[in-house]
Amino acid sequence: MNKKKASLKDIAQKAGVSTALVSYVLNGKEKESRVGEEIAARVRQIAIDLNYQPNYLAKSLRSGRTRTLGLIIADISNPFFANIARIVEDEAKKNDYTVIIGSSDEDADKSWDLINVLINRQVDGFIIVSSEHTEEQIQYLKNRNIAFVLLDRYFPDIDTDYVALDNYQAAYQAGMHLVEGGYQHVGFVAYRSQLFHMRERIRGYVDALGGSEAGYCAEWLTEVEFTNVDLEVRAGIDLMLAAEKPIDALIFATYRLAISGLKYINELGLNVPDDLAIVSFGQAEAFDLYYCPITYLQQPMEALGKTSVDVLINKLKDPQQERKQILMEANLIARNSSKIKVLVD
Amino acid sequence: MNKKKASLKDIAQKAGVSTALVSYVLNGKEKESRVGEEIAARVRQIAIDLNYQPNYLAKSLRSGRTRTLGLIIADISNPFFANIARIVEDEAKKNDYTVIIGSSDEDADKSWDLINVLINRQVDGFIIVSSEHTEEQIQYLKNRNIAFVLLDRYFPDIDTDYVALDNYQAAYQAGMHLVEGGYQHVGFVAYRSQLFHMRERIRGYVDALGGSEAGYCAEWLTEVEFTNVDLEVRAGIDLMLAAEKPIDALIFATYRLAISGLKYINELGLNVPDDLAIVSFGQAEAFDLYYCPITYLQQPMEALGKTSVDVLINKLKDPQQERKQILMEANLIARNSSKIKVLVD
DNA sequence: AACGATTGCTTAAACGATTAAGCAAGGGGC
DNA sequence: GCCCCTTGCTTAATCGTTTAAGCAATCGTT
Repeated sequence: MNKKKASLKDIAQKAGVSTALVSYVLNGKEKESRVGEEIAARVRQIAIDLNYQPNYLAKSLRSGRTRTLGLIIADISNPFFANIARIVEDEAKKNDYTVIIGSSDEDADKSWDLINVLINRQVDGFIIVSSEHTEEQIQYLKNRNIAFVLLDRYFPDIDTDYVALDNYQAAYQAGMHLVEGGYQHVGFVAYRSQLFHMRERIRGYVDALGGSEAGYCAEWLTEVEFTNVDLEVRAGIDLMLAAEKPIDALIFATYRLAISGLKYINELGLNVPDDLAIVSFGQAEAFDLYYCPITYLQQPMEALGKTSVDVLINKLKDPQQERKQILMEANLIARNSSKIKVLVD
Repeated sequence: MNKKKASLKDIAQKAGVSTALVSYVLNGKEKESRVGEEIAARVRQIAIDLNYQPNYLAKSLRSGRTRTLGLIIADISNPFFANIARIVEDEAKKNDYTVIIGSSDEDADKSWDLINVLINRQVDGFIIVSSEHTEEQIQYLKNRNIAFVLLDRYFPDIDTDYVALDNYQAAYQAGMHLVEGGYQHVGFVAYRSQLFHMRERIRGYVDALGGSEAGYCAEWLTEVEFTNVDLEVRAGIDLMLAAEKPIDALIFATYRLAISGLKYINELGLNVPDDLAIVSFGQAEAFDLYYCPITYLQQPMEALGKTSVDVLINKLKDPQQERKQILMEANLIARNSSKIKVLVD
């Protein structure tokens, strides 16, 4: 009981050979290194007997590679990120990589901390869901030649690998779906953020309404702070309902916003979709459970997660890889919350 | 651009001293090691200039400690575990530890794999939410003298540290709440599992109904497989509704079961709580959003997560620590889904 | 003036692996 | 019999740190 871990040295001693030979055998380099068959067999057996497990620290120190990836997300307790994390974990494991996850809380400082901690832990590369104002960090990684791929969000002005959603088309699709369903006054709740994916969602929504000249009205757009979601969502919904042309439909730009908004809509006693139709980005059990199932933009989570890992690992294998900039399409799942409007004449 | 990382050696060379001295200075051991003030200042400045970041691999290899904890949970994409993971991550970071999370899918083999991978990665200790049939793994960790603490679930027959819920009292409380609310035929949906926490929940429920002699009826208990939740939950609910004494209230033993069950209850067109009152373990946004807010047993997530980290870290500091076996109480949050039954005479 | 104590630094081993280079013995060809 | 090639192994450096031990030089005491 309580045996210390066996090292190469222990095996070497027991077999009466050098550690080098043991290393060759256990790494399957017996052929190249001309190790005798008998001694190789003996070494292998002793390794099994001693339950030898290589020390990754030593391996990594020597090789300069840890087979570890850093995954930086906003918050692991958010279902969207938790799902992504799970997919990334699984895909990484398939390739013999381990993942270390860090939550940035959409905070640039925390994100810096995480990046530094993970660099010190010698991760081989990063998968990053960028927060606002982290352009500098991305540039730093580029300059230091550290491998990374941006996931779900990217900066159009910085040339990087990324795997993300085509947010413009997704939002456009959501808007058109409501417009075609007969809704005239479609609101949109977004985060107040300069992040490109958020701007794209807003742009897609505005374009779907035909722009300012046609159907879009500035009062219908609410932008809320990350740090004060519940209160600002309430205020925004109040405003949009009290607008000159009150909204009859509402799109939420993220899952969190939708949860917050739907709670308030329940409180107000509004009926979905008769009083207010709803479409949301993201998917979640909560949407299925709602009395009126929520129409949502299904994101290709599996593909996003897997692809980001694959892109990163390929880059680690061959740093000269050409840039991979991948956009995926969201899939609108239409349900009762946005059913075709019955016109009351 | 693309500077290689600076090592102690680089600093030493630039300062014209030995690496040992640099190490002393940067670790604040100048006093004990009698390093001159001037040279210390110079070394520190050079470290800053070169943006020196210590290599954790080397540190860890030398010290035998990685300041990394392994967290094994069933599934990071399950909100309960995602929440726990976030709390553990934060508490670990406060203590300068990094966490590596692994999902076992309630599968003993995957759990073994994770434990081995993490041991090879030299984690200092484990926080484990045990799956069924993993007693052997726990015993293995004990025998190898590897630090760990069980979280949320534990084995009464194995003497270990643990931090968990008092599941008996929680389930008893849920049962009594419904009984006192006038519900006579209370059903219970649990996992078919020998895991102690699940048996305790069932025991608490049965006792609340007064046991078999009094109010409890065996037809009201449904146990479903981890691997086939949706189908078996449906079948179970069908049976409980078709029983000789059909249920008028239902307790779900976990969040996942509740989500699955509520979907079906919606499909059946049953009204909560008039046709069927509901109480569930766990908390989730979905419960708030339901047309009739769901009564739930609020688990002290924050305390569970933090305490488990603290117990583990204390054990790492002083392996002779006495056993910590901590049970916490759940808090029943009563809402409309279990409101006092209006008797129809 | 001689001795021990203190100060300020260096040397070198160690953690556990990988791997280029080297060495000795045996075999084959001429 | 000599040379070279192959076979089968070892030696030793290396990755970046920590830390016990050692070594000069200076200081204070008597």
